[in-house]
Amino acid sequence: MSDVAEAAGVSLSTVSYVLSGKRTISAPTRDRVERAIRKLGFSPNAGARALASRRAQTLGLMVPFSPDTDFGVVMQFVGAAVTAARAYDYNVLLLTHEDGSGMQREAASGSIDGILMMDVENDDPRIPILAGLSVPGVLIGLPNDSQGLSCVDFDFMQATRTAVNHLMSLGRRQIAFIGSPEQALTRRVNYAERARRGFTDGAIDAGVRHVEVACDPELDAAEAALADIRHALPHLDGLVVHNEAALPFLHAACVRAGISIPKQLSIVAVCPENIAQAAAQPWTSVSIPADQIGRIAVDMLMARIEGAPLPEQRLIGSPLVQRATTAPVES
Amino acid sequence: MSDVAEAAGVSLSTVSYVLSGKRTISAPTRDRVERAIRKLGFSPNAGARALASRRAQTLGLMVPFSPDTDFGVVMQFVGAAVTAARAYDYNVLLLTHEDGSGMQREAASGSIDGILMMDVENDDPRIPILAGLSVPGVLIGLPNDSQGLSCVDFDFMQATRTAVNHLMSLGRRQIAFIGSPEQALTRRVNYAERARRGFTDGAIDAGVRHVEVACDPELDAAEAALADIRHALPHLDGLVVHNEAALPFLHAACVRAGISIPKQLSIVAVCPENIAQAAAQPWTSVSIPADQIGRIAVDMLMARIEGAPLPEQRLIGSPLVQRATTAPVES
DNA sequence: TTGAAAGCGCTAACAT
DNA sequence: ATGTTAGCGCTTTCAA
Repeated sequence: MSDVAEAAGVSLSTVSYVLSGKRTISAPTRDRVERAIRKLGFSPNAGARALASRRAQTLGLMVPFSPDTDFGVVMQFVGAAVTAARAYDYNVLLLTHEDGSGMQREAASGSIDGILMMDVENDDPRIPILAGLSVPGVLIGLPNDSQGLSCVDFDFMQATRTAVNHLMSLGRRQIAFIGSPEQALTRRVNYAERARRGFTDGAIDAGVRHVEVACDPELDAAEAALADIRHALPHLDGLVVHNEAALPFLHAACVRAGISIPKQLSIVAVCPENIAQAAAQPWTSVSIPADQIGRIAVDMLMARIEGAPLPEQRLIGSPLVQRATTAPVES
Repeated sequence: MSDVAEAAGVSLSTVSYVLSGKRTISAPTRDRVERAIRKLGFSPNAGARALASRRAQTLGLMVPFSPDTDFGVVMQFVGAAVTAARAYDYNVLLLTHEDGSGMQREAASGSIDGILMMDVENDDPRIPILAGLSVPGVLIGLPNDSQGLSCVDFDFMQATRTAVNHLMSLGRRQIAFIGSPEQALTRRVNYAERARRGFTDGAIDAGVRHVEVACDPELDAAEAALADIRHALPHLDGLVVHNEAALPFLHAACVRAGISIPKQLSIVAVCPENIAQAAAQPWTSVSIPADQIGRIAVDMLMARIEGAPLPEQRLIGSPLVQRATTAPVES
């Protein structure tokens, strides 16, 4: 940095202030400094900066590795978080989910200035650990008790409710909900339940016949689920599916059963955007806006790092996008 | 650190040497220091250490975000890399695939001591950039010209060859290969081709009739592929599938066509372990040992960071695991 | 086997 | 609007 200062004919601190923007610098001076920086190919040393400023310019990101996580969605979050962090000139350090001691160590050593925790469970053991840390944290997911915590999550209730409303507006009157397999429902995570509740509440409010079932991601399971539903609802004409993995099998099951989509049966999926789009018959869907959620999580975390004491819970909604699997009832 | 030194009645440098192990310390001294460290809850400052030692104790990891990547496998690599790095007391910083400037900046600022590049393409534009950096890099994947580079990859040829040998040992004599969809084949990545070649070479060496096709991940496509193959090979009795996404549809297609697995048709999948295991009829498979590859990549990178000048290419093989989809021909 | 002390390359308070 | 300078908390050479 002193080379740059010399080349630009200014003091060391001026270079520093040009870099940080924490002081107003006259245009010509800034110009000479920036020119010198480029000419010398100068790049500030991260360690020195961290030492002097007590800021690592780095966020810790806890990613889940459990076998039943949807890594496609996880990676979308990760990408969004990295991009958003970069906009603040921050880097992202990987922390593994299981490892509560990891975040403690990195926070204590000053390697990270804040923590983003994905895949938060109802009673997540990491939450008390996080609370004891010297750095702020933002949760992606909604624990049971979110008192005083900063949380962001997808609004699953809104999603399935929106799906129901869409089916209603198309004239559908016997609708069913196909949710995650039991495995996921019995997990310590509450979004599956929130999704189901949005559907049920919506159906009750609309005063239509409805039923809810679970489904494993296999052709046989899909056919069985479909049969069950049609047994309960002989005139089934609408379906909301919150089960990404079962989607293709469900479609195949309908085709095999001679059910025409969207005419006879209209289906709304709650699933990642790319999956909805990639299908041979693209799904009308409400998609998790992972990008947006990741960006908001980083924004919240940055605000807390800058000192804002804003614990808050934010549920992010998403619009329904009509594609090929829904259509109005034909008279 | 000086607090620790005082509490232990030693000098500051002794504490440092206890921490780094770069000097022999007498047992009682070490003991007092370690006790003091624990009592004071001391944790060394990463920035200061990086500044003084010119080591960030951090690896950069470039993860791919293209829509056609298998994020499950990616996450396995990521997890293995983080775990392996931790064994060296190293952290992992996320770099996005697209961003060649990212690795330049992080390397120049001393934020990372080495780079792990996933999903390397035939003529990857990042390779020349990496070569110009001040830090070493290890590629996961095999570019066209790997001269002077450190690379690790799964041995796809060995995998499909092993699959063929297994089918041969079971008495199968008309075998087919189902590979990735065209989309992936036309990509700038060569593993799909290596997988196909392993199959073809193996079949030729064994002197049996064989055919190779591609397949999209849909039921219709799977049924079409199966029909094509049976047209060419009327007595088809063995299948090697290197197409994870199409696997469930292929199985459904066989069932619908009245083909019994494994008796009439034995199938070997080249796919991630968890997918092979999770199927209702678990696949006999050769699996990408993502854990092992990730670990080896980190080992190689650490060796180069420590100064070893060992550019080398390593292909990691994997054993075939027999499950429910292969069995001997019945006389 | 241990200690003393000179940096590592920045930031930010204090000057001017 | 810019300059001076005292650290930030370690590592490592040089000495003992």
